[in-house]
Amino acid sequence: MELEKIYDAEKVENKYRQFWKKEKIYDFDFKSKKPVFSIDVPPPYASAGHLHVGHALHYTQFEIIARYKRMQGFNVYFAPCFDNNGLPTEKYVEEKNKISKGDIPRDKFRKLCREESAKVEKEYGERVFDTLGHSYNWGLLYTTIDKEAQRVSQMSFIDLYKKGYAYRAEEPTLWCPYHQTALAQAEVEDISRTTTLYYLNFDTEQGKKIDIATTRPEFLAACVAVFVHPDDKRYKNLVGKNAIVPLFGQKVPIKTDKKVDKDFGTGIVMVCTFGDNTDIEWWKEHNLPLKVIIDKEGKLNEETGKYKGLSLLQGRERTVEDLRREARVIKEESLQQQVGVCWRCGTPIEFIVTKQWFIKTLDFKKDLIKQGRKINWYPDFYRKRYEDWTKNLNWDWCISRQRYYGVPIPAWYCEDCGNIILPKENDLPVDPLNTKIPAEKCPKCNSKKIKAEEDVFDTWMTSSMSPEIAARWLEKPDSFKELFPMSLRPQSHDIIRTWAFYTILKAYLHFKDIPWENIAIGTFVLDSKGRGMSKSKGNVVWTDELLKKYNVDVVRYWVATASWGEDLRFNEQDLEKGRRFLTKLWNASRFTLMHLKGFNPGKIKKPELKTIDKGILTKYNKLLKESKQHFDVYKSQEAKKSIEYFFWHVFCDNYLEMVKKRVYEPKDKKEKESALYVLYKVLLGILKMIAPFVPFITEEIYQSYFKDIEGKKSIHLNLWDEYDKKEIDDKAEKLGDKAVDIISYVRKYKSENNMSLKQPIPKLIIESKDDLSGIYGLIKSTINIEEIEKGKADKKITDDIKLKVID
RNA sequence: GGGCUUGUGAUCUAGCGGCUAUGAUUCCUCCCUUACACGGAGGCUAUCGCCGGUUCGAUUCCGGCCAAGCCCACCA
Repeated sequence: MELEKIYDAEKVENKYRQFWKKEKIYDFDFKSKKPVFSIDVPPPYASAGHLHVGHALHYTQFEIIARYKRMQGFNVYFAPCFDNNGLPTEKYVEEKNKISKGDIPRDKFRKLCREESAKVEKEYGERVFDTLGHSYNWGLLYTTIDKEAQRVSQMSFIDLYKKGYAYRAEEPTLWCPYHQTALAQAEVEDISRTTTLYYLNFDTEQGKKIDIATTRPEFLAACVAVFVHPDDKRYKNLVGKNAIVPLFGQKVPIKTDKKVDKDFGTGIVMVCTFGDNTDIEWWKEHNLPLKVIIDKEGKLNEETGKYKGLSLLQGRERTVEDLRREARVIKEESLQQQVGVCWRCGTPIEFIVTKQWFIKTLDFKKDLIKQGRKINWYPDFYRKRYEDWTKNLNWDWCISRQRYYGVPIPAWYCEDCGNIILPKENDLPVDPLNTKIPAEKCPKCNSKKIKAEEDVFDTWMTSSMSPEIAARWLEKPDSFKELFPMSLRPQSHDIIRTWAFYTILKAYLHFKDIPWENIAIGTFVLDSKGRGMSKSKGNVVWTDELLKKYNVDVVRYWVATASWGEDLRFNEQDLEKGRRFLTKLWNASRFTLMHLKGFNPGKIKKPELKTIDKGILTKYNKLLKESKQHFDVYKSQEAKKSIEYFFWHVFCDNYLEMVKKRVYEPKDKKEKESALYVLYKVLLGILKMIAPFVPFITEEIYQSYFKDIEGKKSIHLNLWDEYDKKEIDDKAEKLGDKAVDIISYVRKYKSENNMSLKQPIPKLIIESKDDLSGIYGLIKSTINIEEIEKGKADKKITDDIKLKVID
C-alpha cells in the first residue's frame, strides 16, 4: 500500500482508534514473564465542563511513558480510572438539579450522583482518552465509587483500626460551614484579605480597664481567658486577676503565654473556643473551659443570647454596634490578614467540636520522611516539598465527612457504652444506614441501642488507596504481589501534600512498604503570558477547540515539548511546529518507501556498507542510547528533541540528500542495496522511537510497508532497537561529518553567489592532511561538482580542511 | 517570615568550569535541487539578572543582593 501524497489525519485516526481497541494492542498480559511496569494513574474528576489543555497535557505526558516502556519490553499495567467520589460530584448534582442534599432521601441522592457520574465518564473516556490515542487497558477500568474501591477503602479503615492507627475522638475540627463537613488540614487553603482589627475595652474585677485587640468581636461570648506575654511589664499586675467580658459579663482569668506578641495590638489577646488555631492550642495547654457558640451551619447559637441565628458576619456587625453603644470600641484599624478557607468553595473555615474519625499521622512523621527517600522523585526537588509538609503537620488526619455521596464509614456505635462495632470483612462494602446491624446487641454491655454511622470518608481515604485499587489488592492477591509497589505515580505538584502524602502514609501503615518506586511530577500549563489558566481570567485554551484545528498527533507533539515538573507556557506556534514535523515525517517516509518498494532486508545477505552508511548507523546507535537515558529519568522532552534533530537534520537534510544519487542511478546493485539496507533500518528505527509521541501517523506508515516484513500487527507492539556496539564506527562517522562540512560550505557558496543548488560547479580543490578521496564521489553527486582534486586551497572551513571553489 | 524553582539574543530555550555560547520563532537574502515551498541554503540580533569570591580560566561552582513564580507557616 502506498502512502497518499497528503496525510489524512482524520481518516487515519479513526481507523487506528478502532483497530487498537479491537486487537487489544495495549492489554496487560497476566501470563507474561516480561518485567512489569505498573502505573498508578490519577483518576480524573469526570465531572462537568470541558477539559482544558492542561488536563490533556497532564494525561498524555505519562501516556507517552506507558508507550515507551512497552517498546522497551515491559508488560505495562495501565488501568484507566475515574474519581466520582466526594464533594465535587455532590455539589454538581445539587446545582444541576437545584436541590440540597437534605431535600431527598440519601439513597435517591446517591443514585442521582452515580447516574450523573456514569454519563460523564463515558463521554469523557471517548472524548478525551480515546480521542487523544491513549493506550489504556480498558478492561482494568475502576472508579472510586464502585464496589471494589469501596471495599478497599473500608478494608483499609478496618485494618488501620485493628492496628490502632484509626481512632474516634471528640475534638475541635476544621469545619467548612458551606459544605457542613469536617475537613483535613490538607483541604484548607490560605487566602489574604483585608479585615478590621477592633480595639475593645474590657473591665477587670478590680475596676480597672484594659484594651484588647480582636478581629472577631462576634466571639466575645466564647471568650474563656485573656492572655498577655509573661515579660510584658505593662500588664504584670493584671496576671492572675479576672477580666469581665463586655456585653456578656462572664469573668475570665488573665493568664500568660510566651506565644503572645507584645507588639501586636495592645499586647493583650482574648482566647475563644474557637476562633483560630492558637485558641485550640491554648485551650488544650491551659485546660480552659469549652464554650461553643457556633453551629454546623456556621451560625451563632443560643450561647450568644440575642445574637442566636445570625451568621458570623451579621453577628459581628451587631456586636460591634452594641459595643459602640456602650463606648467599648476604642479604635478600629484595617488589617491585612490570612485566613484558612475551604479549598473547594473558598468559605472561611471555622473550628467546631464534633466527634470525628482520625488516622494517626503525627506519630509517623519521621518514618514517612524515610519512606519518601526510598522513592525516586522526578524532579528530585519535589521531595523537599513533601518533607516540609510532613515535618510541619500538626493535625492527625481527619477522615470523616458529613456528606452523603462517598464511601460510608463502616461502623456502628452502642449508644449506651460507646462501643464501636465493625462489620465482618467478608460483608464489605457496607452502608451502615442500609445494612442490618452486625450485632443485635452490644457485645460489651448488651445494650440494644445501636446506632449506624452516618458519615462518609474523606475522598482521599479512597484516593490514597489508588495503587491498591488499581492493582486489585483484595480481588487478585496473587497478581497484586507482582504489581505492588507500583512502578510509577505521575501526578501534579499541587497535590503532593494530599494524594502523594496519604498514599505513602497508607502503604506504610498497611504494608510497611512504599507505594511506588518512582513519582514523576507533571507539567503545569500556563497561558502565553505565564499566568495560570482559569475560567474567571478568560484565558483558558480548551482541548476540544484545539483538536478542531490540529490533529491529535500535533497536539501530542506539543505535549512532548513539556518538561516534567516544570511549567509550560501555551504558544500556538508550538503546534505549528508539530504540524510541520508531521509533514516532514510523512514526506521523508514517502520518499524512502518509494525506493524501498519490494525491498526485504531479511531476504538478502547483509551488504558491504559504504562509509556514509556506517556513519549514520553510528549516529543512530548513539541516538538510541542517549534517548533511552533521557527517557529513563523522565526527560522525555529531551529524548523527543534528540530524535527529532536526528531525523530532520541528520537523516533528512544530509543522509537522504547524500544517498539520493545512489538509489536513483546506482552504479551497481550492491551500492543501492547498502543504501536501502540502512534506509530501512534507520527509518523504521526513527518511526519506532517517535511512535510514543505521535502514535497515529507512525502506525499508518508502519502498516503501509514494514508490517508485512516485521510481522507484528502494530508498530506499538515492536521494540526499539538495542544499542549495538558493533555498529559504532567513529572513523566513518567523522569522515561523514567532513563530507557534511564540505557540502555545507559549497551550499553556502552557491547561496551567497545566488546560484541554484543544482547548478554545477566545475572544480573543487580540497586541502587536508587526511585522505578524503573516499568521499569525493559522494560530495560530487550530492552537491553537483564536476571535479574534485587535492591541492592548495585558501578557505579554511575546519581545523584540517581548506577549500577552493573554481567556477 | 521560611522553603523551593527560575532569571541566557525581540520572544522561547539548551548548556551548568575552558576553543568564535546551543537550537527554535521572528526579521532579511537567495534557491520551486526528480519526498516535502507545511521545503531547502544562508544571514542579522546576547555586556549569559546584579555585586563580590574561589580558580590559570565562570554563563556554568560558592556567598550576598534584586526580580518573578510556586509551596508552606503566621499573630489574636
